[in-house]
Amino acid sequence: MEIKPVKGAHDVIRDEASDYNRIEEALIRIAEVYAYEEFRTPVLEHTELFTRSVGDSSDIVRKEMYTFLDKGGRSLTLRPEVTASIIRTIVNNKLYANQDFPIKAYYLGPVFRYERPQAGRYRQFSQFGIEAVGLDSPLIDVEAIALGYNCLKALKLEDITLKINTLGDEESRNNYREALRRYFEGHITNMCPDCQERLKLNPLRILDCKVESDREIIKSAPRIHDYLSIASKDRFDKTVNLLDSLGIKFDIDESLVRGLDYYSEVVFEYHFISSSGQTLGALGGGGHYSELVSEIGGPSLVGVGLSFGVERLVQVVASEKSLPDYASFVTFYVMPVGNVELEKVYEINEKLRRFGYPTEMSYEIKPLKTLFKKAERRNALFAVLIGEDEIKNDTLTLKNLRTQEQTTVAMGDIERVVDQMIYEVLQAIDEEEK
RNA sequence: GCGAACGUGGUGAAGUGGUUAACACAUCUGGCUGUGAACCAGACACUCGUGGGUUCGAUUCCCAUCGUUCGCCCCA
Repeated sequence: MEIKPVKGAHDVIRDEASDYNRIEEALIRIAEVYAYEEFRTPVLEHTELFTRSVGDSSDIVRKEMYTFLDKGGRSLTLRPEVTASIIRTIVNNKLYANQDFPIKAYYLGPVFRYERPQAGRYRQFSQFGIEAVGLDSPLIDVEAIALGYNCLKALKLEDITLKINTLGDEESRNNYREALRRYFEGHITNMCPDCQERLKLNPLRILDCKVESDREIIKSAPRIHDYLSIASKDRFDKTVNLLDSLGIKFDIDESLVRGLDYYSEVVFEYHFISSSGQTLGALGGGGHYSELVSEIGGPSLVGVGLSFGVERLVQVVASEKSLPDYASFVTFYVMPVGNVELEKVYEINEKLRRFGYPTEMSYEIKPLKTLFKKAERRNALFAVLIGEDEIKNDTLTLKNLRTQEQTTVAMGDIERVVDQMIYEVLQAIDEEEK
């Protein structure tokens, strides 16, 4: 029986792997432009980290975590998100000790959620994200939003909708939650079973419900904006105004609540409207949190975070063709010709590689017809033909596969000649692309 | 967790209750012993996802199961 990948996991190979690389590099570059530093944390964490941070009432904790007991009887979980791990590291390493805020971290790596796979949804997927911890200011909230915005810009994605909302501070939310509870209690018997459950656990989640008949009821529910404290209202106004003056377009969406319990104040999501109409859900999202650091055992510090789903970005970039195609290539394809000694050919191949040029050779003697096909498949710039004559005369025959020009070069001159030739070829390719 | 569609070579994809399962692309071999993208001739399905049932006979019909894809929920 053939062994297949685990459901919801996926292999990324060849050209797709280079797509991932390019996109990840672009994201990292933006994070570094904003002066964030990379944090790498383990994929495995104590389950408690997530029950305490992401929250018992969230779907993620309730039904989507890969949780198991290790041989020592500890309950461990494959991380379903990485914010909690970043905060844990900050707390464990007391990075807050020197009071130099904000602490800025970016991360990139796999996360795991046990869900039904579908378009743009995997059980193991990659998240790229940032956290800025310790500075309580709308400036840093806006920075996170702007950073995400510029990530999408860097990937040349147009048609992005930025949705933002505020959940207010604890006081606002408590008042609002109570108001919602009072309102929905009158309607709950007419609502879907999920909402009945949500009312008990976290009435804010009801706002996110997509059931048609429930939406009618939700329409006239109390609004967060009527329950905001002065401070929260002021903070949100500042956030919105700053976004405006930065020229970042957004829609205020009062139904945006997000599925992780730790958020407060501003929350946001980036949505992409594809030309083909396919929806992938949010490409990324994030928000501000005020209790998370102390819940994980640190001092009372606030933070703001943002994360993107790398698979979704790759998928959107591919379907929109927003980045130019990139084909991998080798500079040289080395061909043993006639009855040459393969060992001699390999020595030359090795030498070319030591010069630092991507080089592949045919490790067997094959008809030239076949070898040229292989060279073409690898997008080789030059064929390097090595037969008995070349070995005897200590030369190489180089064929430019684009122009068909062929020259014989003395081994001693190789490095110099080849540098020049490669330069010319790359110039020519550039020209063509324009 | 709920709902739908689909599972035939490396890939794309026809097809049928009956003995050789189309076609195309890719690959390999030769025509062509050191110069290829063309052409010609060959090669390539010991389980038609897996298990069971109906039948004289099943890749085809039925059931189950697994898997893939898509939708709901939720999110990235």
